[in-house]
Amino acid sequence: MALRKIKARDFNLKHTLECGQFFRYKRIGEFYYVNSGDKLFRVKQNKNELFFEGASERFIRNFFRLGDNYKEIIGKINRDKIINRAVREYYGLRLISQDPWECLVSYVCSSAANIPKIKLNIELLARAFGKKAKTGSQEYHAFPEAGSINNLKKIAKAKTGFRCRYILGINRKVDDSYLKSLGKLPYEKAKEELMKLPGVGEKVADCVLLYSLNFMQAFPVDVWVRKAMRKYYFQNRKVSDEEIRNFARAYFGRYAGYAQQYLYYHARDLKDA
DNA sequence: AGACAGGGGAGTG
DNA sequence: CACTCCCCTGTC
Repeated sequence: MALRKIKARDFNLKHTLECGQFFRYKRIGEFYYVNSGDKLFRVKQNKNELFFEGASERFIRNFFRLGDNYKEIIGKINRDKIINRAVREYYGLRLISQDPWECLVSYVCSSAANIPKIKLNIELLARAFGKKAKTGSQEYHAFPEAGSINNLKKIAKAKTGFRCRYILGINRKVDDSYLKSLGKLPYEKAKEELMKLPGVGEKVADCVLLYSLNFMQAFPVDVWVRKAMRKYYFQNRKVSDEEIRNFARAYFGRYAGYAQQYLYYHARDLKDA
């Protein structure tokens, strides 16, 4: 296997992987090792060039959404100084196009959890249910296929806690083609469908829609986004998540989800500083 | 409204 | 150092 190279303009690998939207990656030296579905690839960036191996060029372009017109998207969401500052700070951050099933399970694990814990859950689920695989000398576990996460005890052993019942439930109710078919529905309808699933509320549904089903108007409101939105757009007034979502979609438009990612990353950064 | 569950951090001895 | 306590995090 050989390292391949593609041009990636208006793209920042570090921000894209580390902004909190995606969990299954590890940085080793100059490379990021990325698991998605049954794949493991590694990738590094040098200026406008992306070097990768372990996945096809087509996969990489789709995964990192390199086909999106970045300047147009940023132009649409760049409504004020707040966003402008975040966009300049994290220029090149793109949404990732994740596998819908893996994304759904990951975000069901995310409720009442933090990022390290979500990563742990996903890794343990992959070890318990995923097929063993290898790229080059690297051994790993593929993310388990839909339908295969089918044993409550083993799900609980992955330290999923009270979410184990939810995971078993979605595993029974959902498959790849069903999830992909949601992508053809209108946003509101697709969200309504997802929220019928156990462990899927407003926030998780919006994450799945945004990160894996191409609904870039979805605006997931978690504690960080709530904090940032109240501070910057509601004079610190107490507002409901519903009010925040409605405002955001009207204000940022059809790429509101991009604005959400910048605000989230910015708010997290402030906390760590 | 309060339980859920595990990581992490602050505080204590 | 070992320990306890509390906070964090969405869904039901």
